[in-house]
This record gives sequence, C-alpha cells and structure tokens, in this order.
Amino acid sequence: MSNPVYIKIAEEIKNKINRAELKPGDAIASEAALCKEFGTSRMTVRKSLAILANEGYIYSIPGKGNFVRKPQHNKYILYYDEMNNAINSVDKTKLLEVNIIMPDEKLADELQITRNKNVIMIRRLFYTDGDPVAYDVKYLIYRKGMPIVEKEIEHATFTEMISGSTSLFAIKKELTIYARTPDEDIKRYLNIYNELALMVVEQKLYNSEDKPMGLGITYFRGDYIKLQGISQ
Amino acid sequence: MSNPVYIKIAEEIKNKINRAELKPGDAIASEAALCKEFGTSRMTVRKSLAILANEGYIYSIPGKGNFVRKPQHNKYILYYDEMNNAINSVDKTKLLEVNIIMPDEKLADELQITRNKNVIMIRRLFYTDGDPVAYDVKYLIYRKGMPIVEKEIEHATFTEMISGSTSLFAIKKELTIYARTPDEDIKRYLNIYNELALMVVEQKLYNSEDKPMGLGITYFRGDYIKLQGISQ
DNA sequence: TAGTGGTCTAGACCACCGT
DNA sequence: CGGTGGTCTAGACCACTAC
Repeated sequence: MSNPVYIKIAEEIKNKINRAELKPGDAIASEAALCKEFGTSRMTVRKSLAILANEGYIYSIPGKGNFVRKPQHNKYILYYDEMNNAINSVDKTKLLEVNIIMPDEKLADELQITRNKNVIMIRRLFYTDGDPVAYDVKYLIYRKGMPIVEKEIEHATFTEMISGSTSLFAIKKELTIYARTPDEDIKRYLNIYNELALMVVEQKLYNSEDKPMGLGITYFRGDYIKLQGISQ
Repeated sequence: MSNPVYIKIAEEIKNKINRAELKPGDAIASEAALCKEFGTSRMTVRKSLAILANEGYIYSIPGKGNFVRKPQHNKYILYYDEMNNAINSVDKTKLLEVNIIMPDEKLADELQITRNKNVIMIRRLFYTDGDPVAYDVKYLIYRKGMPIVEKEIEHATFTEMISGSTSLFAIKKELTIYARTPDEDIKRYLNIYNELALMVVEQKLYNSEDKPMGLGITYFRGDYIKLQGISQ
C-alpha cells in the first residue's frame, strides 16, 4: 500500500462516514485540523476533500466548514444504446423509410418548431439472429450538412447520425422509458402473435443551446431488452 | 464575470473541444505550456484539467500528456424511487404479507446464500388516488437488528428498510428494468382487465463487501410509470 | 475578531515516456 | 536525457460566518 497521502485521508474520512461515526449533517474536522492530524499541507487535505465532495460524501459551506451529505439513494448510472443492451445486441437493421415530413402538432411541440419546418423521418427495424426485435422511428430537424445518405443512416445510432454535423460533446440527451402493449402495425413489424409487452425508449437530443435537435422512439420486444443501472 | 482563473481555463479548453478544434485522441497543450499561455501557476492549470477529466472531456497518461477523450455517448443519470416517478407518485401502500421464508434455488442463487438461510419476504401493493398501480415484492436476508416492525416496513422504500441497520453510504445498488405482460395474480392485484404491459424494476442491494443484502421486484402498471434519464 | 473554506503561487521531488 | 504528468509543501490573500 503506497497510496498517495490524499487517498489515505479520503479513505479514512470515508470509513468514518460508512461506520456512521460521522452522520449526515455533521461537520467534519476543519481543514487546518486535518492538516495537523495527518501532518500534511492544506492543499493535500483539500485534494482529499475534493474527492469526497465529488463522490457525494460531503459538501462545503464557505466560512462554516465541510459537512456530511445525506446519501443520494435514488441516483443511478444507466448505459443505453439502442443497438446494445444487457441481454441482446442488434446484428442487422432494415431501413423501412426515409422521408421529409411536416411535423404534426405533437411532434412540432416536442421539437419546439413551427409546423412548416422540414423534419427528416427515419423508420427502421432492428434484427437479432434474423428476428425483428425493435421498431425504431427517428425525427431529425433538417439542417444543412446533414448526411441523408441511406448508407450512413441505416446502421447508425441516434448519436452517430448527428455526429457528422455537431460535436458530440455539445449534446445533451434525455431518455424516457416506459412499457406499452403493441398496436397492430408494430405487432406486424415485430412478428408478435400473442400477448407481449413492449419497452419503449424515447431519446431526445438537444444542442448546446438546449434546443431540440431530434426525437427518437424505439419499440423493443419486451423479451429482447433489459436495461441496467448502477447506483451513484 | 469574475470567475476564478481555473474555471476560465477549463471553459476555454472545453470550447476548443466543443468547436472540434481539439478532436478525440488529440493531445492538449502541456501543463507547462498552459501555465505560460494563461500566466498562471501549475496548480491552477492542474485544477482546470482535473475538472475536465472529471467531466469526461480529457484523460491523462503520465509521462505523455493530456488527451481528448471520445465522448461517452451512452451514459445517463437515472433517478429511481419505487414510490415516485416522472408521471406518478404513490400515496398509499398496503401490506399483503410479511413472512420468513426459505429461499428457492433461484432466489438463493440471486442472494448468494444457501437454501437454509432465513429470508424476509415482504409483499405490498402501491396505490395512487385509490387505484393499485404497482405490486411489490422484497426479499431481505435476515440479520439481527433488522426492524421487522410492520409500521416501519409498510411505507418504506427498499433503501429506507435497511437504513436502520446499515449506513446508506456503504450500499451499492443495481437496477434491472424490463417490460412484461402480467400473470393472473398480478392482473388481479392491479385490477387489470384488458391488455396492459407491466414495467418491472428489480433492485438488488449489496453491502460494502459486495455481498447481496436483498432483492426487490416492483411490477408497475405500464400506464403509471415513466423513467427518465439525462446524459452524462 | 478569529476561524472557516476558496483561490493561487512558486517552488520541489518523483515516476514515467520518448529519443 | 529532457519533457511529461503526479504528488506535495509552505506560504499568501480573499470572502464569508459566527460571535
């Protein structure tokens, strides 16, 4: 164990919190006190505290001190990619339609545009081992420089579609996840003959000015998708 | 704008990345070079770089330099609480059963215990405006000091149930989310008379030694739950 | 006024990488 | 070897809080 000092200090405080010697709301020793206790400089102590703050253990109030935070017991990390999930990955896609459409009221509202703006609609089917597992619709607000080449669109995830025209770092995305029963169209597309639930995932993309760039809705066969989240 | 220097440096580099002047894999200017460029000390520059690293923009290789990271375009933050979601919150609960059981093979396997260990099973219904919206089953490995008081159990979320006996900071949780059609039991519990999909959320709790502490399965009516995730 | 955290400096030594 | 990032020091000044 030749861990840096600031790691050791952070671990020590973390243990105190985990053993409940320090409870949420409690003040932890002042930076000066920690310097003395560990015989180190203030910058080192502050580095430890920065780690704890980053991991959600503590927060600081200038002029007062550092305090133990109430744990965020409902925050999870979720990895979502329409082509890959915990139990399945898409190995083939089929382009059903690419079209320029005028949005209906609901879509115009979602994309925060007027109804006379052009929107690219892309409808696809995703396959695994020859079976259709998901029906996918994407709506993209048309802008110049956008590649509407079928080759590029057919196999791309939502983010990949717009990666040509925008830096991926500048994008914000929102997911909405819910369960539905399929309508007749989707039953036909996904070869559903008996009762089966769908997992629906809506993806909404925003540019760096928080304006919507596109909306994607993917209807997965319930038996072909599991999403997984991990706390913190 | 009287932002600290380290914020300005971070923003400047961030902008270069967002404008694609710096692309994934590119090396950014060395710390010494940045010190000169911004007329500041190395610790200040390093603070800026620490922020960028934390936000996923860059990574560093000791002895080589700092490099622009490929954006994690599939990572989302999800807030999940079995009692509250984007479109609904539970206002009443009903305790169906609390029992000590011996786990079957599947459960014993999930909880990584032998089949002769005691497990607390809690079955509940969640209500909104008088209607049942979710059926909830929790399995907790029994340990001393665990409050099996019905009052405490009836209205608690999974994390709240174990918060008495363990520090919440020490807990890791995993979510598994999928869609299913209801079986006859659940149809009866949730007053489902026609086709309706269920959203199923499994919660698995681990202690600080990564040993399972409990498993919870919540079956939501599809029309009463939406989960939402935000990128980064 | 004394104590707290927030920012910043100008050094230092180290381990690691490339030539 | 020189250049890189990783760690660490011993100061400094500031704004804020509490008394």
